[in-house]
Amino acid sequence: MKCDQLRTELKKRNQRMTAQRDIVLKSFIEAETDHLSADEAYRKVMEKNCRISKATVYRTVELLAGLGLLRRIVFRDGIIRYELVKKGEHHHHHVVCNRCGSVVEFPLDNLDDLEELVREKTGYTIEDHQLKFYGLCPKCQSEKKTQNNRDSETK
Amino acid sequence: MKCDQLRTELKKRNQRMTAQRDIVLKSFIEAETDHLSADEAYRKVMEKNCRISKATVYRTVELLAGLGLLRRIVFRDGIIRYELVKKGEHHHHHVVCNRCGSVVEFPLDNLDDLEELVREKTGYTIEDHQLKFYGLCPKCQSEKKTQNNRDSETK
DNA sequence: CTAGATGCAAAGGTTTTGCAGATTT
DNA sequence: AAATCTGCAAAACCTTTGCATCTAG
Repeated sequence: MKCDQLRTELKKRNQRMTAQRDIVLKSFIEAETDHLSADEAYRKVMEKNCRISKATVYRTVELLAGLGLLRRIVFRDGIIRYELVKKGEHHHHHVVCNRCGSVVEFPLDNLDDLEELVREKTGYTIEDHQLKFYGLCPKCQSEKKTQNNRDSETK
Repeated sequence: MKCDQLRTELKKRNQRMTAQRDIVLKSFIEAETDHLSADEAYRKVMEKNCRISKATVYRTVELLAGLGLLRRIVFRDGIIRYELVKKGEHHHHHVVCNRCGSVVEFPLDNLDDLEELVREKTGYTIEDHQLKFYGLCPKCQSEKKTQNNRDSETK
């Protein structure tokens, strides 16, 4: 279980397991493929009538990211979101709708050979990479189409 | 010249060429491969003792991005930065140092075939993509090494 | 002349911080 | 008991907005 992993990682650093940390972590487990910002995580926690302060949630998500339990994901809107790091998960990338902001994951082999090429060419040692695709989701494609039709009728 | 392009794009939309817009655009031309946030652009402008209000700079960078003269770039820190769009430029990606935040560009063929694959699998029509590599720049690699050595001597 | 742009200051929204009191180990 | 964590409220940030004034076309 994730909570055990959290407990272990905390112990390594002489940090403590608390009810709040457990609750925040669980909110990401429940969010599944949703990518929550610190603020969204806070709201989710509040909905379950768990009273945690906003400051604690903000502190906790960064803690969890530092421990390797969450991964920071940032799209073009600049909002810092987090997703659960799953052990043994396939590498995946993100496809984002420019209109409604919906996100789907896209599994793809690691671009390891590319990382090696980048290291050779730039001298940077590469720890990881993120690939994002931006476009229109199926729903927004059809909505846009009907809207365009309306527009041309009006003219 | 870029300013002509700006003038043309503005005219198309019945918008006006102003001294402020010229100055902001120039600050990105001078920044070269630096990626400036709106706030950094504002400071750069101030240094040249051009008095433009912050609000105007913020409005202008978004305007320029909308006109296709700047491109939004967002790294993991969530800060929205902008880079100049160069005509006929090779597609490039970004390599970011996790320690000092330095950024270098990495030319690479477009991943167009990948975009097509993503469209087939997800149903999203893809407009563009961004690939970022995160790691350590050469300078930080050596600094980290000497720091580690110091640490082990202390023990 | 007049639609559009700017500057200012105020408002809005998000994230961080200091510190007293509560909790974990 | 001691070190760590939490909650609260204030502070710090960053960005946007409303509106009077100015200006490009």
